[in-house]
Amino acid sequence: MSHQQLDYRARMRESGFRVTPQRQLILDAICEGGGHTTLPDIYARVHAKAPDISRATVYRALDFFCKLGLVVAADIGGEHTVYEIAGATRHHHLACRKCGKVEQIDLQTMEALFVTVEREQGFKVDMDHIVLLGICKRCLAAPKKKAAVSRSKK
Amino acid sequence: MSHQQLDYRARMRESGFRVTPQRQLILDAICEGGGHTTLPDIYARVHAKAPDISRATVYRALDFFCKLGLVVAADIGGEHTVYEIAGATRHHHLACRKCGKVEQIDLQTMEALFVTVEREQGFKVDMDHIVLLGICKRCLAAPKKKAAVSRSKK
DNA sequence: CTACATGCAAAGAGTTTGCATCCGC
DNA sequence: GCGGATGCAAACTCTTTGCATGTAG
Repeated sequence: MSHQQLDYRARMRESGFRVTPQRQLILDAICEGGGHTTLPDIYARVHAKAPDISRATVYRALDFFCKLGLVVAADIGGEHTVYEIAGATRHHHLACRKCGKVEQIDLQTMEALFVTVEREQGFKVDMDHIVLLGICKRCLAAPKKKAAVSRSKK
Repeated sequence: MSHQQLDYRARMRESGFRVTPQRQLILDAICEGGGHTTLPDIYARVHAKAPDISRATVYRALDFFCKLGLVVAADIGGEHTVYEIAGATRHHHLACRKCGKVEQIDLQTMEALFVTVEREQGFKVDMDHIVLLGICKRCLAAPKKKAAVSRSKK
């Protein structure tokens, strides 16, 4: 992981851009997020360590990382876009509506779907991140009927 | 289709709410959208016919229809939430990144995936609308390299 | 006639941008 | 020292809300 950090730094500099403490913190925050970090999340984490960092910087850094390909953004159809470190690309998530836990889908399972779709409909699916919402094993077992993560307003 | 309209009217009134010309127009606009209508889209359509309708009314009507279950909203992870008439629920889309065309995925194909995921990981997927992005048959065949529907800002 | 709906405008929330200053390299 | 990066605040966009008025039932 640490040598990857160096790789990032190199990549930024090679492209003629700079490695700043803010960018490092933001990158760290994404790492710590563990796979599905939203902007408010990142900002909170970063702001805790460096209160002077502005939201604008976070937005700009995120945009920057995405353009460089260090980070991938996925709008999974929820509240916010989620960001995560690239390199682990092409993996898909299962997010539990109740407990919010995120797990990965077996890659082969998804790829099989893509292949089927391409074979049957000639459509080439091109998504690195898909998030399927549902109920995880544990919550299915649990009898509790907590409403939890509904996205309704009122 | 026309008797369905009557059904909608009945359903609204039964619930103690009113059938207004605005709501009818908005519902029509969603129908015309043919499966994946966004708010700006709906507003434009409605506004063309009745310039006095405000965005607030569209938002409120959409919310109202969703609560009544007449319309389903799906945030497919794009620019806007898409709305469509309920009843055709549980179907999934393939949206082409190039031409923007939307087609449906064979339902069985998706259901098969859900079953697999549940069997292998104990996770029960619970999504009525999934949109997979990629390149459609026609665009794959076409040699043109139009950038098209990219969501990049600058 | 009453209560729900609507329009307008103001308020919010989230994101982007202009500009002077700062600081990697 | 130069040019990219940052912070701040203002600007923008999208969505929600308060209130007086309109209207379906």
